[in-house]
Amino acid sequence: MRTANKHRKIIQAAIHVFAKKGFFNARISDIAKAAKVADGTIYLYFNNKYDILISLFEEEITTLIQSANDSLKTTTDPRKKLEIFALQHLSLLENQRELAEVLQVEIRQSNIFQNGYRNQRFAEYLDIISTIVQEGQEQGLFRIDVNLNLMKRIFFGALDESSRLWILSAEHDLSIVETARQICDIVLSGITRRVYPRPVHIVAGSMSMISK
Amino acid sequence: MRTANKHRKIIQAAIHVFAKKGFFNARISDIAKAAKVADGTIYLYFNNKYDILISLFEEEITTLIQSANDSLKTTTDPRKKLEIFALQHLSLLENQRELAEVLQVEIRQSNIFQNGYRNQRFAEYLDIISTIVQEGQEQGLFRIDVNLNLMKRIFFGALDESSRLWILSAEHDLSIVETARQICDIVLSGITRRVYPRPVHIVAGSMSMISK
Amino acid sequence: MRTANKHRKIIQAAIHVFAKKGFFNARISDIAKAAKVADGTIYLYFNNKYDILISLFEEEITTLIQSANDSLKTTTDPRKKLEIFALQHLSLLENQRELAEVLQVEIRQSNIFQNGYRNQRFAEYLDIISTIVQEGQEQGLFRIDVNLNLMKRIFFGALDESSRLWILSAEHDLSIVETARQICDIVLSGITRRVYPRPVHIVAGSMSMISK
Amino acid sequence: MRTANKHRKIIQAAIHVFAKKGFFNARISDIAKAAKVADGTIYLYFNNKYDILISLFEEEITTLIQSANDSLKTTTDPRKKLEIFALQHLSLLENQRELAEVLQVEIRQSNIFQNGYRNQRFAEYLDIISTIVQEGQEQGLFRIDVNLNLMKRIFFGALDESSRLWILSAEHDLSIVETARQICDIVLSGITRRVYPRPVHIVAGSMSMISK
DNA sequence: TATGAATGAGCGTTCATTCAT
DNA sequence: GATGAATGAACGCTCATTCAT
Repeated sequence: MRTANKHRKIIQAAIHVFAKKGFFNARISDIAKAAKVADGTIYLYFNNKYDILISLFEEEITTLIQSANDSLKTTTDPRKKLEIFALQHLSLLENQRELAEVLQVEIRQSNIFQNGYRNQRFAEYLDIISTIVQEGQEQGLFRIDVNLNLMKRIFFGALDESSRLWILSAEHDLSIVETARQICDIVLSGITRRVYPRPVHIVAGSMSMISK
Repeated sequence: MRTANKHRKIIQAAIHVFAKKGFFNARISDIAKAAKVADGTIYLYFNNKYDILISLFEEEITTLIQSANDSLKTTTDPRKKLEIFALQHLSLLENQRELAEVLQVEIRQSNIFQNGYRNQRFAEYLDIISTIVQEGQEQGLFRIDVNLNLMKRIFFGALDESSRLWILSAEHDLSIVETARQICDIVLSGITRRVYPRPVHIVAGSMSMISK
Repeated sequence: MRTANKHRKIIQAAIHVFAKKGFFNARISDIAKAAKVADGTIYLYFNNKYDILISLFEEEITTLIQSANDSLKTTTDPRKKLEIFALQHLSLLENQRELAEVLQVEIRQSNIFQNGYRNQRFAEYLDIISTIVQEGQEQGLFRIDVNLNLMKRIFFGALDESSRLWILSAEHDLSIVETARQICDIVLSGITRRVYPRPVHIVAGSMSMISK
Repeated sequence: MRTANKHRKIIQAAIHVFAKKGFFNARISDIAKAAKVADGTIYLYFNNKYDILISLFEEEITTLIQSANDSLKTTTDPRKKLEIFALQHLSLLENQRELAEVLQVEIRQSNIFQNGYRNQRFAEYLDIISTIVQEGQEQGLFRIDVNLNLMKRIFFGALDESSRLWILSAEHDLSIVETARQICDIVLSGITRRVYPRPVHIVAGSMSMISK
């Protein structure tokens, strides 16, 4: 058929152009040229420029959600799951760098919200984290005094901001795997130095600073 | 004096307008109107629209850095310092909501980097975190197997993403203070449930929050 | 046959669409959809959009001319003929409302002339009027001091502008028949040759025939 | 002042361009160039292209109404008034040819109505005619069995269509004055109240149609 | 300094027309 | 012949920036 995967080609081109120039600086003709398509053709597949951004987001994040859910089936250990999730999230930086940049920077601009678009898919993505944490709580592995909504933000924020570091650094002193590992390590066990090596029986100390 | 006032008025107006419409959707005339100044007057104080954004960022973040450094002088405890930093950062949401939105969303767009601007001030702001963590390490309070560059990103990312949650939520189930406390708690001690209660003689008070 | 049918279908669709949206606001795809034909198919029967308008006009006005000429054969009285012509012209409003609108509004735009099209058929249509008037003059019924070219315009203009009234009015206080009658009444009274000089001294009374 | 009469200049330029190319074929840049103004300047004075057309119409027709009302004050004879009106209307062809063309062709396209614009000013202009006729009726000069709404259309239609003849003809066998005179002659003869019944022996048959 | 009218480059979008199937 | 996906020139409109006052 003629249509082939024009829709896909345009999305891919848009990822490329948005990553390079940003949504507002990107011109439709840039995307058209990158997709090897006429300007007008884009409007056969999308309503307007903004619709490209939304569609791009919806489709890619849906893929990520699916992919994450698949990977998470390989284990029942919530701690392991968090690591898998972190690793997959950061791996996007290596495998689909431009998509990672677009998702991180463009999609989460206020503009995407300002235009009345409710970011349902992104919420679903974040909920993968809270679901894992909840499982950990139910299995008695995680503290239950942590707000789940906050927790997913903390974990995702750590991943996201670390991505930014990775993107901005020309050479990376930490690999994706090591970055994921450290993030999980910290979130799971914190950065406070234990006085005694953690035994089977954990004994922590000096929480004074976080109490009033 | 007149000059300084007008410069300030324009920055304030820009914060208001950028927060409401976003940088790209904001018009110079919007800012001029909000600043009660003629369009042309803006160009007596700024080179171009983009320069307003940069100046806004430079000045506001400088204030934040100064303010943070001042507050941090009140203690030498790195754990306390992290808490102070977190609290100040999140407090922006209540005290200068629009500035918080602009800094979070607009400033960190890739565009600001794409245009060749090196975000030195933001790096300084993040370095406050790593400096604190380093102090903690030197004092033997924090683990030393944590990459400082990564650590500052993790902490900032957690704060930043939590801010987003706060901004997007109409009603807040967690206060600024409680949010800051939980973030610090997690980063400092992790979310893993301890098998045995931590030694009471260390910090009794803090246990209430993490035990059942 | 198939061909002729499709040509006709497209013309009919064009009448419908042009009447509704106007020539310039009408899209080829609108016409194609109304004709239940593919966009490209239209170009098998017409050279371009403008050609549809011209063809539409040529064909419809030819039909009108033919139809008028047929009807006019039923009498030799020029006064009766004018009445027949007027009635047929206005009847279009009831029988083919959309065609009437297109002919009135679109066809007579200057654009149709600006594009170099010489409106021969329309001239023929108008000439039916002048021919009738000429006959009336030759039969000694009509004044001969009236310019024929002007006369046909006056009569047609009266009909045409009355059509506009009829089209714009939601409810019609005058029927088609009554409208035609009044127009003919006025124009005929105006051009009818008087046997006797008109009375210089106006005296009221004896208006039985023209008053209610 | 800087603004000067830019509004006026643009209207004048629009009259020129619309007359030459038609509304739809006219480009904003054409008008801007003709007005010796930048494209964007037009949007300081008008909301959009269509608004230029409407404004043009409103202003010009208002002037015509004013001008007509002024001229009509010079006499109380309704017959004379009709002549004055006709003469002024047709004189536009000589004095402001392009305006005449625009008013005739562009303004009265259905599009101007289709867009929800109610042509109040044009109605006022037409009402000048019906007011005159009504005066004639009240003075016993004109027949009273003529629908006023129809009458104004007949008279205006005759003028309007005659204008078209005049515009289309390269050389004019009838002057403006003579055209106005003949139109008035015919219409006046048609609507003038007769003192004596018309001679029956001339054309009895024709009366059936105009008498009850 | 301050103004705000004027500028004009730039771009999103439309749609008549083409042409491979 | 018929289709309708694809094309790309064209244009209305915006808005950052300038500059005469």
